[in-house]
Amino acid sequence: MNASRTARDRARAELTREIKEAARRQLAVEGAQRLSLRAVARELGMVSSALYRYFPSRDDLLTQLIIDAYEGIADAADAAVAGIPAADERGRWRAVANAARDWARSHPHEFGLVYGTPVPGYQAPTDTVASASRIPIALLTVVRDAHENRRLAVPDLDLAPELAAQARAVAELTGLDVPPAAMTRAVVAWTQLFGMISFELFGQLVGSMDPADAFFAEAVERMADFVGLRDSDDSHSTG
Amino acid sequence: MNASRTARDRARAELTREIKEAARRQLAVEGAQRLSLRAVARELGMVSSALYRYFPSRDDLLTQLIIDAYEGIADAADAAVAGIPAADERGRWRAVANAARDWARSHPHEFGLVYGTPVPGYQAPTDTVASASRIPIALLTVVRDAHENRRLAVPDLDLAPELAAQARAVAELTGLDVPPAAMTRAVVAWTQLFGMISFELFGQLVGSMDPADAFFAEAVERMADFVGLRDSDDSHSTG
DNA sequence: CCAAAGCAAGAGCAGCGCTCTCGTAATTGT
DNA sequence: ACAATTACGAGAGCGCTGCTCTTGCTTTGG
Repeated sequence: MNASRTARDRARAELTREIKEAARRQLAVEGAQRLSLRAVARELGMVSSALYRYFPSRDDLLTQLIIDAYEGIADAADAAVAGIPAADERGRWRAVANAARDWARSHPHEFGLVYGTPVPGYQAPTDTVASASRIPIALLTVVRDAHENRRLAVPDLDLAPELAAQARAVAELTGLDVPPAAMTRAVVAWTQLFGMISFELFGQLVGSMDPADAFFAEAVERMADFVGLRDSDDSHSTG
Repeated sequence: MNASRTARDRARAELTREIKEAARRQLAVEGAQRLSLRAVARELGMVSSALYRYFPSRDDLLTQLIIDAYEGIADAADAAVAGIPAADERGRWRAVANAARDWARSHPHEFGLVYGTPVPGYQAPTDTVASASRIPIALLTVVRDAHENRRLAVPDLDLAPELAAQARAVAELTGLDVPPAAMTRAVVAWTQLFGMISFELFGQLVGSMDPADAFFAEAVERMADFVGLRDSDDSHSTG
C-alpha cells in the first residue's frame, strides 16, 4: 500500500511529470499559442495519440501549466516575504511586488498564459482559483498585519454600499480582517501592480517608461502609500 | 486622378475593407486565436488563397485589426471627453476611464487582442504605436490642462534621476507640458486603469470585486486624486 | 491592340488536435 | 498459476489550419 503501488502507477506519474516539463519548456520558448501536443510528444519520443492517455486535451494540459504558473509566482512571492521581518509590512509589500515582477520577467510566457488573454475555450476557473488567489492573499496578508499592528493609515472616506459589502465579503472569504476602505485600496494596488507588469512585459511601455526599473520602484512606493503602509522608519513614532 | 482611379482599385479597396469586416466579426465571436483565414474567405465566398492578394499573412490581418481596435477605443475616449467641459478636468479623466471600460466590455476580444498576451509572432509595434499612444495621450492631455490651469495638486516628492529623465522625455515626445512627478503618477494611473479592466474582463476579479461597477468607480476617483485632479466643485476655492 | 500586371481558383504541402483500432504488456481476481 | 481485465503505445486517419505555387482569365496602360 505504497503511495504509488505498482510499477505502472509509478511510470504513469513520472511520464505525466515529464510531459508537463516538456510542455513547460516548449511554452517558455514558443509561447502558449504555439505549444503543440505533437511537438511535446516528439520531444519525448512518443506518438501524439499516446499523450491522450495522460491529458484528455491540449486545453487540459494548458490548465495544468496555468496552475503551475500561479503556484510558481506565488511561491516566489511567499519566499520573498519570508525574508523580510514581519514588523516591516511595507518592506513585505515591496517584496511581494518585486517578486511578482521578477518572476514575470523570467517567465514571460507563463505570465502571459495566466494574466494575458484567456485561452479560447476559456478554461474552467474552478481548478485554478485556489492557486490564483495566493498572490492577492499575500498582498492582503501584509495589509492585515499592518492593520492588526495598528500601523495602517486607513483613509476614512466612506464607500458605496455595494462596494463596502463586496470588501467585507472578501475579508470574510479570505479570513483576513481588513477594513473595507483598505481592502478596496489593496485591490486597486493589486490591479495596478499587474497592469504595470503586463504593460512592461507586453511592450506597452516601450515609448515611455521602458526600461521600467525606476518607474516600477516608484509606483510600488506610491501604492504602498496609497494602501496606508507606513515606512518602517516611522513605525515607532506613532502608536 | 481620382482618389481611386480604376475599377480594379476600387474593387481592391472595397474587398480589403470587407475582409477586415468579416475578420472583425469572426474575431468578436471566436476570439483572436480562433480567427481563421479560411473561415473569413468562406464567409466572403472566396477561396483562401485569394486572401493573400490582400494580406500577406494572417498576422498582418491581425495587425490591421489591432490598429483598428486601438483606434476604436481611442475614438470612444475622445468622444467621451468632448462631452465634458474643458474646465472640468476631473470629469474628463472620469470620462476617459469610463469610455475605455465600456469599450472594452463591448469589445472583449478586441481588447484582449491589443492588451492581452501578444500574438506569437509578436507583431512589429511600429505600425501600431501611433494608434496605441492615443489613450495615454488622452489621459495626459487632461493632466496637462489641469496643470496649465493651475488646478493640479502636484505632489512635490522628488523622483529618481532616471525616472525624472524618462518623464521629461515623455513630456517632450508628446508635447504635453506635465511635470515629472505628475507624469509618473499619470502613468501609474494608466497602468492601474488597464490592469483593472483586464482583470475584470479576464475573470481575475470573479471571487472579489465582480461585478466591478462600484469598484471601478471608486478606483477612478482614487486615481484621479492620486494624479492631483481636484473636484470641479472646489476649483474656485483655490487659485 | 498587345504586352504586362492583377486576380481568383485549385491543388497541394506540412502541420495541427483529436479519434479509433489493434496488438501487447501489466495488473487483478480466482 | 492461470484467466480476465485493464492500461498502454503505435499507427492510420479525419478535418482543419496557414501558406505556396501554378494555371488560366480579366483588367490595365502604353
